Amino acid sequence: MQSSISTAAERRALVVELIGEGHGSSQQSLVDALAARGIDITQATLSRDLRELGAVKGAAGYVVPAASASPLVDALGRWLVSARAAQNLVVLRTPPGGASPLAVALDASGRTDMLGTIAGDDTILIICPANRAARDLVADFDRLARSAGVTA
Amino acid sequence: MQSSISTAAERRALVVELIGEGHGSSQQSLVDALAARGIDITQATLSRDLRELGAVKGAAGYVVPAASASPLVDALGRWLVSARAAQNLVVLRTPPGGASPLAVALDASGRTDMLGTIAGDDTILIICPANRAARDLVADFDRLARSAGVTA
DNA sequence: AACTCTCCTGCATAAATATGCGCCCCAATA
DNA sequence: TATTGGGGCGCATATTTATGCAGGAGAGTT
Repeated sequence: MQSSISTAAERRALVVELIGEGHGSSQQSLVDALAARGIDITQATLSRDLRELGAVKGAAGYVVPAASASPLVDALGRWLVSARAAQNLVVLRTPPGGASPLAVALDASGRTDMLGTIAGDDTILIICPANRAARDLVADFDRLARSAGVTA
Repeated sequence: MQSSISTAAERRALVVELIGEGHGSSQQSLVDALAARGIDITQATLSRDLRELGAVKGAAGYVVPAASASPLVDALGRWLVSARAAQNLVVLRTPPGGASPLAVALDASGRTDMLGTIAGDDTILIICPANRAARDLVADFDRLARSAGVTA
Protein backbone atom coordinates (compact mmCIF):
# COMPACT_ATOMS: atom_id res chain seq x y z
CA MET A 1 0.00 0.00 0.00
CA GLN A 2 1.93 3.02 -1.27
CA SER A 3 1.09 6.71 -1.41
CA SER A 4 2.38 10.09 -0.44
CA ILE A 5 0.52 9.63 2.81
CA SER A 6 1.63 6.78 4.98
CA THR A 7 0.26 7.15 8.47
CA ALA A 8 -3.26 6.85 9.72
CA ALA A 9 -3.05 10.27 11.34
CA GLU A 10 -2.11 11.93 8.07
CA ARG A 11 -4.92 10.19 6.32
CA ARG A 12 -7.39 11.40 8.90
CA ALA A 13 -6.20 14.95 8.46
CA LEU A 14 -6.89 14.58 4.76
CA VAL A 15 -10.34 13.23 5.53
CA VAL A 16 -11.11 16.41 7.45
CA GLU A 17 -9.96 18.43 4.48
CA LEU A 18 -12.06 16.43 2.04
CA ILE A 19 -15.12 16.89 4.21
CA GLY A 20 -14.50 20.60 4.05
CA GLU A 21 -14.43 20.34 0.28
CA GLY A 22 -17.89 18.84 0.20
CA HIS A 23 -17.13 15.15 -0.07
CA GLY A 24 -18.81 14.41 3.23
CA SER A 25 -22.21 13.28 2.04
CA SER A 26 -21.42 9.63 2.68
CA GLN A 27 -18.54 7.38 3.56
CA GLN A 28 -18.46 5.98 0.07
CA SER A 29 -18.09 9.47 -1.31
CA LEU A 30 -15.12 10.03 0.98
CA VAL A 31 -13.58 6.71 0.06
CA ASP A 32 -13.80 7.73 -3.59
CA ALA A 33 -12.31 11.14 -2.91
CA LEU A 34 -9.44 9.52 -1.04
CA ALA A 35 -8.91 7.12 -3.92
CA ALA A 36 -8.71 10.10 -6.28
CA ARG A 37 -5.79 11.29 -4.17
CA GLY A 38 -4.13 7.93 -4.29
CA ILE A 39 -5.26 6.65 -0.92
CA ASP A 40 -6.99 3.30 -1.11
CA ILE A 41 -8.88 2.28 1.97
CA THR A 42 -12.19 0.53 2.50
CA GLN A 43 -15.38 1.96 3.89
CA ALA A 44 -14.74 -0.02 7.07
CA THR A 45 -11.48 1.77 7.74
CA LEU A 46 -13.02 5.13 7.01
CA SER A 47 -15.81 4.36 9.44
CA ARG A 48 -13.16 3.83 12.10
CA ASP A 49 -11.33 7.00 11.09
CA LEU A 50 -14.49 9.05 11.40
CA ARG A 51 -15.14 7.68 14.85
CA GLU A 52 -11.61 8.58 15.84
CA LEU A 53 -12.10 12.09 14.51
CA GLY A 54 -15.30 12.51 16.47
CA ALA A 55 -17.10 13.24 13.23
CA VAL A 56 -20.83 13.63 13.32
CA LYS A 57 -23.37 13.17 10.56
CA GLY A 58 -26.48 15.25 10.02
CA ALA A 59 -28.69 15.90 7.04
CA ALA A 60 -25.93 18.00 5.49
CA GLY A 61 -23.34 15.26 5.74
CA TYR A 62 -20.38 14.80 8.04
CA VAL A 63 -19.00 17.53 10.24
CA VAL A 64 -15.83 17.42 12.25
CA PRO A 65 -16.09 19.55 15.39
CA ALA A 66 -13.39 22.21 15.44
CA ALA A 67 -10.58 21.50 17.87
CA SER A 68 -10.20 23.97 20.73
CA ALA A 69 -7.07 24.99 22.61
CA SER A 70 -7.47 22.07 24.99
CA PRO A 71 -7.36 18.59 23.53
CA LEU A 72 -8.36 17.15 26.90
CA VAL A 73 -11.51 19.24 27.10
CA ASP A 74 -12.36 18.31 23.51
CA ALA A 75 -11.90 14.63 24.23
CA LEU A 76 -13.93 14.79 27.42
CA GLY A 77 -16.76 16.63 25.72
CA ARG A 78 -16.71 14.17 22.90
CA TRP A 79 -16.33 10.87 24.71
CA LEU A 80 -17.10 11.12 28.42
CA VAL A 81 -20.36 9.51 29.44
CA SER A 82 -19.81 9.32 33.19
CA ALA A 83 -17.05 9.58 35.78
CA ARG A 84 -17.09 7.97 39.21
CA ALA A 85 -14.56 7.65 41.99
CA ALA A 86 -13.95 4.57 44.15
CA GLN A 87 -11.25 4.98 46.77
CA ASN A 88 -8.21 6.20 44.87
CA LEU A 89 -9.56 4.99 41.54
CA VAL A 90 -11.66 6.74 38.91
CA VAL A 91 -13.78 4.88 36.40
CA LEU A 92 -14.76 6.68 33.22
CA ARG A 93 -17.39 5.40 30.84
CA THR A 94 -17.50 6.27 27.14
CA PRO A 95 -19.48 5.22 24.09
CA PRO A 96 -18.18 1.99 22.48
CA GLY A 97 -14.70 2.56 21.12
CA GLY A 98 -14.29 5.86 22.89
CA ALA A 99 -12.04 4.72 25.69
CA SER A 100 -8.88 4.58 23.63
CA PRO A 101 -8.96 8.12 22.19
CA LEU A 102 -9.98 9.60 25.52
CA ALA A 103 -7.19 7.75 27.33
CA VAL A 104 -4.69 9.10 24.84
CA ALA A 105 -5.84 12.64 25.60
CA LEU A 106 -5.68 11.97 29.32
CA ASP A 107 -2.15 10.61 29.12
CA ALA A 108 -1.07 13.54 26.98
CA SER A 109 -2.53 16.10 29.34
CA GLY A 110 0.42 15.86 31.69
CA ARG A 111 -1.68 15.99 34.83
CA THR A 112 0.27 14.81 37.84
CA ASP A 113 -2.80 13.70 39.76
CA MET A 114 -3.04 10.53 37.69
CA LEU A 115 -0.50 7.78 38.24
CA GLY A 116 -1.71 5.88 35.22
CA THR A 117 -4.67 4.95 33.05
CA ILE A 118 -5.97 1.65 31.70
CA ALA A 119 -8.35 1.75 28.75
CA GLY A 120 -10.69 -1.00 27.57
CA ASP A 121 -13.24 -0.43 24.84
CA ASP A 122 -15.76 1.74 26.66
CA THR A 123 -14.21 2.03 30.10
CA ILE A 124 -11.15 3.73 31.50
CA LEU A 125 -9.62 3.11 34.89
CA ILE A 126 -7.48 5.87 36.36
CA ILE A 127 -5.21 5.27 39.32
CA CYS A 128 -4.77 8.31 41.56
CA PRO A 129 -2.25 8.90 44.32
CA ALA A 130 -4.98 9.41 46.94
CA ASN A 131 -8.73 9.17 47.50
CA ARG A 132 -9.00 12.92 47.56
CA ALA A 133 -7.32 13.27 44.19
CA ALA A 134 -9.78 10.78 42.69
CA ARG A 135 -12.78 12.76 43.91
CA ASP A 136 -11.30 16.00 42.63
CA LEU A 137 -10.62 14.45 39.27
CA VAL A 138 -14.22 13.38 38.87
CA ALA A 139 -15.48 16.87 39.69
CA ASP A 140 -12.97 18.33 37.27
CA PHE A 141 -13.88 16.02 34.43
CA ASP A 142 -17.59 16.63 34.86
CA ARG A 143 -17.04 20.35 34.72
CA LEU A 144 -14.69 20.23 31.74
CA ALA A 145 -16.97 17.93 29.77
CA ARG A 146 -19.85 20.31 30.27
CA SER A 147 -17.74 23.27 29.25
CA ALA A 148 -17.11 21.62 25.90
CA GLY A 149 -19.60 21.38 23.07
CA VAL A 150 -22.29 18.79 22.53
CA THR A 151 -22.21 15.88 24.92
CA ALA A 152 -25.25 13.88 23.83
CA MET B 1 -53.44 5.64 16.55
CA GLN B 2 -54.40 7.12 19.94
CA SER B 3 -52.28 8.71 22.62
CA SER B 4 -51.96 11.78 24.80
CA ILE B 5 -49.84 13.23 22.04
CA SER B 6 -51.53 13.84 18.75
CA THR B 7 -49.46 16.13 16.58
CA ALA B 8 -46.19 15.52 14.87
CA ALA B 9 -44.69 18.59 16.49
CA GLU B 10 -45.50 17.37 19.99
CA ARG B 11 -44.04 14.01 19.18
CA ARG B 12 -40.84 15.60 18.00
CA ALA B 13 -40.55 17.59 21.20
CA LEU B 14 -40.81 14.32 23.07
CA VAL B 15 -38.10 12.84 20.90
CA VAL B 16 -35.78 15.64 21.94
CA GLU B 17 -36.58 14.90 25.56
CA LEU B 18 -35.96 11.19 25.15
CA ILE B 19 -32.62 11.85 23.52
CA GLY B 20 -31.71 13.91 26.56
CA GLU B 21 -32.62 10.95 28.72
CA GLY B 22 -30.15 8.75 26.95
CA HIS B 23 -32.35 6.91 24.48
CA GLY B 24 -30.50 8.36 21.51
CA SER B 25 -28.14 5.51 20.75
CA SER B 26 -30.18 4.40 17.74
CA GLN B 27 -33.49 5.05 16.06
CA GLN B 28 -34.81 1.71 17.22
CA SER B 29 -34.01 2.64 20.79
CA LEU B 30 -35.99 5.84 20.37
CA VAL B 31 -38.88 4.03 18.74
CA ASP B 32 -38.99 1.72 21.76
CA ALA B 33 -38.81 4.60 24.21
CA LEU B 34 -41.66 6.31 22.39
CA ALA B 35 -43.67 3.10 22.50
CA ALA B 36 -43.11 2.95 26.25
CA ARG B 37 -44.83 6.32 26.43
CA GLY B 38 -47.69 5.17 24.29
CA ILE B 39 -46.53 6.58 20.98
CA ASP B 40 -46.38 4.00 18.24
CA ILE B 41 -44.51 5.06 15.15
CA THR B 42 -42.17 3.22 12.85
CA GLN B 43 -38.46 3.74 12.42
CA ALA B 44 -39.21 5.36 9.06
CA THR B 45 -41.26 8.10 10.64
CA LEU B 46 -38.68 8.68 13.32
CA SER B 47 -36.00 8.99 10.67
CA ARG B 48 -38.07 11.79 9.15
CA ASP B 49 -38.61 13.41 12.54
CA LEU B 50 -34.91 13.44 13.26
CA ARG B 51 -34.18 15.05 9.92
CA GLU B 52 -36.78 17.70 10.68
CA LEU B 53 -35.21 18.33 14.06
CA GLY B 54 -31.80 18.74 12.48
CA ALA B 55 -30.55 15.97 14.74
CA VAL B 56 -27.03 14.78 14.25
CA LYS B 57 -25.47 11.45 15.13
CA GLY B 58 -21.97 10.93 16.44
CA ALA B 59 -20.27 8.15 18.35
CA ALA B 60 -22.22 9.15 21.46
CA GLY B 61 -25.61 8.93 19.74
CA TYR B 62 -28.01 11.58 18.54
CA VAL B 63 -27.72 15.22 19.49
CA VAL B 64 -30.23 17.95 18.79
CA PRO B 65 -28.58 21.34 18.33
CA ALA B 66 -30.02 23.91 20.70
CA ALA B 67 -32.29 26.45 19.05
CA SER B 68 -31.12 30.06 19.11
CA ALA B 69 -33.14 33.25 19.17
CA SER B 70 -33.41 33.31 15.39
CA PRO B 71 -35.15 30.40 13.71
CA LEU B 72 -34.07 31.71 10.30
CA VAL B 73 -30.40 31.71 11.22
CA ASP B 74 -30.76 28.23 12.66
CA ALA B 75 -32.42 26.97 9.53
CA LEU B 76 -29.85 28.58 7.25
CA GLY B 77 -26.97 27.20 9.24
CA ARG B 78 -28.56 23.81 9.21
CA TRP B 79 -29.78 23.51 5.64
CA LEU B 80 -28.20 26.05 3.32
CA VAL B 81 -25.67 24.63 0.93
CA SER B 82 -25.43 27.50 -1.53
CA ALA B 83 -27.23 30.68 -2.51
CA ARG B 84 -27.09 32.33 -5.92
CA ALA B 85 -28.87 35.24 -7.52
CA ALA B 86 -30.13 35.44 -11.11
CA GLN B 87 -31.85 38.67 -12.03
CA ASN B 88 -34.51 39.17 -9.41
CA LEU B 89 -34.47 35.52 -8.38
CA VAL B 90 -32.49 33.67 -5.75
CA VAL B 91 -31.85 29.95 -5.91
CA LEU B 92 -30.96 28.17 -2.70
CA ARG B 93 -29.60 24.65 -2.57
CA THR B 94 -29.98 22.36 0.43
CA PRO B 95 -29.26 18.74 1.25
CA PRO B 96 -32.02 16.34 0.07
CA GLY B 97 -35.22 17.05 1.95
CA GLY B 98 -33.92 20.31 3.35
CA ALA B 99 -35.79 22.68 1.09
CA SER B 100 -39.12 22.37 2.84
CA PRO B 101 -38.01 23.16 6.40
CA LEU B 102 -35.80 26.00 5.22
CA ALA B 103 -38.62 27.46 3.15
CA VAL B 104 -40.89 27.37 6.17
CA ALA B 105 -38.34 29.36 8.15
CA LEU B 106 -37.94 31.81 5.29
CA ASP B 107 -41.68 32.36 4.99
CA ALA B 108 -41.99 32.79 8.75
CA SER B 109 -39.18 35.32 8.92
CA GLY B 110 -41.43 38.12 7.73
CA ARG B 111 -38.82 39.65 5.46
CA THR B 112 -40.36 42.04 2.98
CA ASP B 113 -37.61 41.59 0.40
CA MET B 114 -39.04 38.27 -0.68
CA LEU B 115 -42.25 38.26 -2.70
CA GLY B 116 -42.57 34.52 -2.39
CA THR B 117 -40.74 31.20 -2.20
CA ILE B 118 -41.14 27.91 -4.03
CA ALA B 119 -39.59 24.82 -2.49
CA GLY B 120 -38.79 21.54 -4.18
CA ASP B 121 -36.87 18.78 -2.45
CA ASP B 122 -33.40 20.26 -2.36
CA THR B 123 -33.92 23.58 -4.10
CA ILE B 124 -35.72 26.78 -3.20
CA LEU B 125 -36.60 29.57 -5.57
CA ILE B 126 -37.14 33.00 -4.08
CA ILE B 127 -38.77 35.78 -6.03
CA CYS B 128 -37.53 39.25 -5.11
CA PRO B 129 -38.97 42.64 -6.04
CA ALA B 130 -35.74 43.71 -7.76
CA ASN B 131 -32.34 42.51 -8.93
CA ARG B 132 -30.66 44.44 -6.20
CA ALA B 133 -32.77 42.81 -3.51
CA ALA B 134 -31.82 39.38 -4.82
CA ARG B 135 -28.11 40.14 -4.62
CA ASP B 136 -28.46 41.53 -1.13
CA LEU B 137 -30.40 38.50 -0.04
CA VAL B 138 -27.65 36.17 -1.18
CA ALA B 139 -25.03 38.14 0.70
CA ASP B 140 -27.24 38.16 3.77
CA PHE B 141 -27.91 34.44 3.70
CA ASP B 142 -24.27 33.59 3.28
CA ARG B 143 -23.38 35.73 6.25
CA LEU B 144 -26.18 34.40 8.45
CA ALA B 145 -25.42 30.79 7.61
CA ARG B 146 -21.82 31.25 8.61
CA SER B 147 -22.80 32.97 11.83
CA ALA B 148 -24.73 29.86 12.84
CA GLY B 149 -23.11 26.68 14.07
CA VAL B 150 -21.83 23.81 12.00
CA THR B 151 -22.50 24.11 8.29
CA ALA B 152 -20.78 21.03 6.88
C1' DA C 1 -71.82 14.79 -0.81
C1' DA C 2 -68.13 14.20 -4.21
C1' DC C 3 -63.71 15.87 -5.49
C1' DT C 4 -59.08 17.61 -4.95
C1' DC C 5 -54.87 18.75 -2.52
C1' DT C 6 -51.75 18.34 0.90
C1' DC C 7 -49.73 16.08 4.72
C1' DC C 8 -48.48 12.32 7.27
C1' DT C 9 -47.52 7.64 7.81
C1' DG C 10 -46.45 2.66 7.14
C1' DC C 11 -44.53 -0.94 4.36
C1' DA C 12 -40.96 -2.90 1.92
C1' DT C 13 -36.61 -2.35 0.49
C1' DA C 14 -32.44 0.09 -0.79
C1' DA C 15 -28.55 2.44 0.93
C1' DA C 16 -25.32 3.43 4.35
C1' DT C 17 -22.69 2.38 8.40
C1' DA C 18 -20.60 -0.57 12.03
C1' DT C 19 -18.18 -4.60 13.54
C1' DG C 20 -16.39 -9.68 14.50
C1' DC C 21 -12.78 -12.11 12.81
C1' DG C 22 -8.51 -13.09 10.93
C1' DC C 23 -4.33 -11.72 8.34
C1' DC C 24 -0.28 -9.06 7.82
C1' DC C 25 3.28 -5.93 9.12
C1' DC C 26 6.44 -3.97 12.19
C1' DA C 27 8.95 -3.45 16.45
C1' DA C 28 10.78 -5.41 20.48
C1' DT C 29 12.96 -9.29 22.63
C1' DA C 30 15.47 -13.34 23.04
C1' DT D 1 17.03 -15.28 12.83
C1' DA D 2 12.96 -16.99 15.37
C1' DT D 3 9.37 -15.53 18.47
C1' DT D 4 6.01 -12.75 20.37
C1' DG D 5 2.73 -8.86 20.91
C1' DG D 6 0.02 -5.03 19.29
C1' DG D 7 -2.01 -2.23 15.83
C1' DG D 8 -4.15 -1.41 11.64
C1' DC D 9 -6.66 -3.09 8.01
C1' DG D 10 -9.86 -5.78 4.74
C1' DC D 11 -13.54 -8.99 4.12
C1' DA D 12 -17.98 -10.43 4.95
C1' DT D 13 -21.85 -9.50 7.22
C1' DA D 14 -24.93 -7.54 10.80
C1' DT D 15 -27.04 -3.48 12.07
C1' DT D 16 -28.88 0.88 11.27
C1' DT D 17 -30.87 4.48 8.54
C1' DA D 18 -33.17 6.46 4.35
C1' DT D 19 -36.66 6.45 0.82
C1' DG D 20 -40.09 5.26 -3.27
C1' DC D 21 -44.58 4.25 -3.28
C1' DA D 22 -49.28 4.03 -1.92
C1' DG D 23 -53.02 4.57 1.33
C1' DG D 24 -55.75 7.38 4.68
C1' DA D 25 -57.31 11.62 7.12
C1' DG D 26 -58.61 16.36 7.09
C1' DA D 27 -59.40 21.10 4.90
C1' DG D 28 -61.12 23.66 1.38
C1' DT D 29 -64.14 23.75 -3.13
C1' DT D 30 -67.80 23.03 -6.18
